[in-house]
Amino acid sequence: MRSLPSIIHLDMDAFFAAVEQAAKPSLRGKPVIVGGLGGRGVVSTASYEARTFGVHSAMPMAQARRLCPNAAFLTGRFEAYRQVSEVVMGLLRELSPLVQPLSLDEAFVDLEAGPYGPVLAEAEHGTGERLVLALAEDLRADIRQRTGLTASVGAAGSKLMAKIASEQAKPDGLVLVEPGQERAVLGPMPVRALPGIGPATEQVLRRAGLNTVAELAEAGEAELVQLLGKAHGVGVHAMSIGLDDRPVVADQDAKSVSVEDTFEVDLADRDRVLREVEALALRCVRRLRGAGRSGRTVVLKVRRFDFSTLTRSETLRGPTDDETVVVETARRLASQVDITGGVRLLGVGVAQLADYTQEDLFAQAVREEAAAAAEAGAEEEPQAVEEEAVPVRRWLPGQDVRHAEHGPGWVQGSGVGRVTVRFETPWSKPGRVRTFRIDDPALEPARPLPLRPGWPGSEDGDEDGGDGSGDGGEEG
DNA sequence: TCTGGGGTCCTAGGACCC
DNA sequence: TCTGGGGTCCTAGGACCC
Repeated sequence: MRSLPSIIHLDMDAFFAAVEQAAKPSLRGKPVIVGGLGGRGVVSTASYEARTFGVHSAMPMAQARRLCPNAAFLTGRFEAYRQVSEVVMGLLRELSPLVQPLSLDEAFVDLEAGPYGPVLAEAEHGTGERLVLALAEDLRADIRQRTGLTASVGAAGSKLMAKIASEQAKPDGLVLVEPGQERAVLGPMPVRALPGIGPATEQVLRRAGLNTVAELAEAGEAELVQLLGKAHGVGVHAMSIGLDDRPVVADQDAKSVSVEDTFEVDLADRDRVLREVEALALRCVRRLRGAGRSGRTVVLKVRRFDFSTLTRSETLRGPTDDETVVVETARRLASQVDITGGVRLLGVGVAQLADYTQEDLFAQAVREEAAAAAEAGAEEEPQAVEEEAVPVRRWLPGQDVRHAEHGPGWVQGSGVGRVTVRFETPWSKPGRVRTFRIDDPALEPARPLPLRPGWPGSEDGDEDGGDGSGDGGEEG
């Protein structure tokens, strides 16, 4: 804990939905809901306009449609969110090299480790606070100028309080908690305000008569450990009295990589389950290798028809990034689970990651075995050729497209052999809608456009002059 | 039309070793 | 030869976060 509020927490407002509104002029000021659009999807982010209808993150999409039927329902465009995130994180790194991203839209910054650190350290009482406030307001203005999006910032002497402050600042605000005021700020808050206290812990505490943070502080560490277990109890008690020494730590390497899919209809058939597991394992390995990592533990995840979830894992003798090894391990694990009643989700992950792959003799052995088995199998009847899923082009609402004649746009909807596209760009006026046959060869999927000309990440390939005529009116 | 996808951390029991 | 104790690894599950 510090005597200066030199830790800031930045949180973009309704991030995914805000990016969609920035990219799609026709949606500005209107309710926008981003998430899974299938029958089993949930809301990822709702714009503030949609939140007034009661829509919020993690809500089943079906319920969101009932609450707010006139919203725009869009699939996530993570490449676009990543682009914006890089611009924002770049601005944070101008304040300090010590930036700890928590997700695409959230990060801690330690100002003491940056160029303003020495000035802050020297500052008289009061001027340090004023400098932090000025830096934070400049940051928010820069973000708005460079992205058109709003961000909320909390500043405090600890990560805990900075995070709480940014939450209070939402939307589009700035809150600074003066060192010394931690307990006064936290005391009246409901226990749920503390990060790490979710629905289950809240219930435990409520049954013990503890509803506010002040009551947690009063209860004392021993009682909280009794209720919540050692680690959680100690942590919650420390938070309740505003104590938090955790340092801001720059980007850490991922500890696991995983891929999972929920199916529109539960899978009942073992062969189908095994095929899906194989496909997931291949996707998982692709991501693993893309990150230049290898892993030693393969994890299979199964969610059954009744939402009960189980995991099965196997640890190999050494780390691997070999697709055959991961596929065979995952299939073996899957062949051992009871799928009676059906499976709604399958997942494959790799954990215990290492940076390198040792010469993988184990993988070699598995490959040889698989090859031998395949050869043996070939003697018998030829495998039924799987009806190779003719890649039916799926047009998902929100998706970026480009039409040979009409230029860039996005899918507004599709059905009965038709797809509706709105032709507009981040810097255009609200655009017009046109409808095409879903197999119209003039229409193709496209990469997301940058929200502003000249962004990084949008420079690859020929951009065929897509800088959009300038005029860059900057306000959002 | 109930409940995504990608993560992190903690707990607890059993195996195994010294 | 009537029973310790600690450390580490593996596995499974659960809470929580965005």
